[in-house]
Amino acid sequence: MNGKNDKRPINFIETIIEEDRRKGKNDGRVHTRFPPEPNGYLHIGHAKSICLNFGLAEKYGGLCNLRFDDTNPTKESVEYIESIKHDVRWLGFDWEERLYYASDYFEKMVKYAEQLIREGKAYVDDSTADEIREYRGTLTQPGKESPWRNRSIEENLELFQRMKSGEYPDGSRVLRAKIDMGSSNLNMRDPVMYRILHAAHPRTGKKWCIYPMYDWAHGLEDSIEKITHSICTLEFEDHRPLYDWFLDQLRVFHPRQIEFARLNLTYTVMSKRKLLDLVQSGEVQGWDDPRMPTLSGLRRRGYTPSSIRQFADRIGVAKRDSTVDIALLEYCIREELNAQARRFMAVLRPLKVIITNYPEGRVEKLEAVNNPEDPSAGTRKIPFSREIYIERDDFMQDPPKKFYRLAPGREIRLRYAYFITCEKVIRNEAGEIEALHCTYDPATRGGDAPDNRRVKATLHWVSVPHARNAEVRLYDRLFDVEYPEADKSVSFKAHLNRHSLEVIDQAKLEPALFETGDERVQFERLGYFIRDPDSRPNRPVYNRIITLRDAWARIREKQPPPEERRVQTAGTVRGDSEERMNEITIDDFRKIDLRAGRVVKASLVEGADKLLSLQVDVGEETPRQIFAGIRSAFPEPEVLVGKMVIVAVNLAPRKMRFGVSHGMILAGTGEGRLSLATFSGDAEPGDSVT
RNA sequence: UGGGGCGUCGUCAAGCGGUAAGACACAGGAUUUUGGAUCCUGCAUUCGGAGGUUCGAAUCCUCCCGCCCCAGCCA
Repeated sequence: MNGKNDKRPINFIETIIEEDRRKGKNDGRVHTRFPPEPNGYLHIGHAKSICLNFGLAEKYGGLCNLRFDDTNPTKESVEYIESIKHDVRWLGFDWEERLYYASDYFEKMVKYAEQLIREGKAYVDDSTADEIREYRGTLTQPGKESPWRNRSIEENLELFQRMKSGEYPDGSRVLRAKIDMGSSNLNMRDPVMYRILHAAHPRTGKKWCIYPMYDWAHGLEDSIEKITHSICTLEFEDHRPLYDWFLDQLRVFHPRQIEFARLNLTYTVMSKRKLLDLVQSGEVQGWDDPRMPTLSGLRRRGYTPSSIRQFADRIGVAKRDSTVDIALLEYCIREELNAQARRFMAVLRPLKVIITNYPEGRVEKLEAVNNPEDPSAGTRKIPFSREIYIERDDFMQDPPKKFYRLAPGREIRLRYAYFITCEKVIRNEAGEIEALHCTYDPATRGGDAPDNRRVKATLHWVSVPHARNAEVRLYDRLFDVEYPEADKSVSFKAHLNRHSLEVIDQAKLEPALFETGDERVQFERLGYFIRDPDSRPNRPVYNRIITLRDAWARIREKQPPPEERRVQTAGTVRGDSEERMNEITIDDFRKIDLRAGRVVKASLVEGADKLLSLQVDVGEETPRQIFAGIRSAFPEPEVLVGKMVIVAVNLAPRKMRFGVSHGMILAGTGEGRLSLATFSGDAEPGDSVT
């Protein structure tokens, strides 16, 4: 796609292709295909395959077909066919006139099957599915030959003919290849070629009642299309001997199957089954929910095709199982949007600021740069007035050391406008901050101080009378652990990030946003956003594609402000600095809310030698997820299930590599061993412990 | 205890007998009217482990260990 990949080190598939070409195989021709089964929506894992197949064809001056592997009518539909075509096209690939369907070859496949029967290499088996399974043997024991294996060629031909013409019910007979029931490769133990399925096919309707199995069909499809390199995922490696066997027996054009590792991404799941589960259980709002790793989801989220291609290019292709850090995907879209997206100002959680020395009724139009990365994007005018909104997060009454935004008495810059100083905090009866009274320095118009004095922060803002309301949907990662599927004893859904969507319904936008045709924009200091199709003329809806990198957020996490300061207890995972430990006062300690909790689930955390993952019932709706560094004391965590423990419940949730820990278990060390603080008696989960 | 595949930085990933690329992440600094961007700097004396061959091994050999896949009339 981006033609620059010929300089970079090549992957093992390109090595194979180049070797084949050197030897003059297929006259140097390269012809690949992307062969989806139309039984679901495409996701970013498919994008890897699409980019690989189409990319290889392009790199070597070859072709890539789009072929639907529609051999199982019970699971497939035209809806999926259409969505897949749309997604491939959207990704930026063109199959030209080469759109094929396995079902187009059904007639030919039957002819080939009859050829095998005539050569004594296939037979009709009357066994039931259960019998076939039984006779197949196990991983360690060879299979047994079916009693129907040695029928005459004539009888097989006759029976197959009748299977095809619909004389038999579903499941009553199959056509099998006669290979080797003793093979150590299960796929070679007389694999099924055809099964009877009286089902209407999305394309061939009721024409057929027998349908070919993958192993039988796929190689033929590739062969018929004269595919040179048939690229698939690792789990088909075991099938390659069978792929080769069929094509060898038939003496037809023989493509080369090459397997690569499928894509896994942190903080998400990729299997069709699990994605379907999320959709059907209503955890997300559909296949195109912006949190889904589906291409339709990523599209709605605001990812560009080129950013996904860029991602596919960067992750590489190899044979080892791997899970790519989703931060790389995020990096790819930021990189592109940083260069291209125009900047605008929007305030998500407005806090009103009244500039007391600014004349009432006056409005100025201040000039703003549209994209500092791209001078050709030009400038625009932004209205400024006596009352403006700033972000609530940009003000703190009692700021911690590293917070250098607005605070009482402090001066900051309003981007492209003026320096203002906070003079007074206005609170309502409930004591909540309602507005800020500030004064501005007229000499700083545009944002530069003539005396060169400096401010530490520049804030974005929107003029109150000019602000336009909008709905903004803040999306975040779908799961709050890197590997939602790691712990097989817990449903992956237990790790859903409950904050993956936050809807802001009264965000304040600068008016220029209504004049731009740009789909994707940057809201300064917040992130990149895209207009959602749910938008109505007076009610725009924006989706957050991705936040900007946020250095402050990282500082804040490491050094929580005083009011949120957490207390450390035994059982901490890594323990924070001594400095912090020493900061705890008796008052701090009193603030810890200790509750009785019952362990309902306990398991090891893969990849951590000290941690246990616990689900603890503390009397709330759902048990809490708590990670505790007590594995050394409980190498078999199951023994903890049912035990009562003491939990600090009002600690700020702590993000850890494996997930978020909502609380801490009291434990102690002594004599070199660690033990849990527990108790007997009749406390119920949730009871206070003193 | 059958067969197939894979083990190189936190995560991807080059490397194919001549002495460990790159990217993301992370950390530090410069710069900055986005705590953004940009720019520097750092980040595997070591390639799952142990032996062996060799002047020389991540690369070759042997043994061991770990992970993934396979017992659909799914793909």
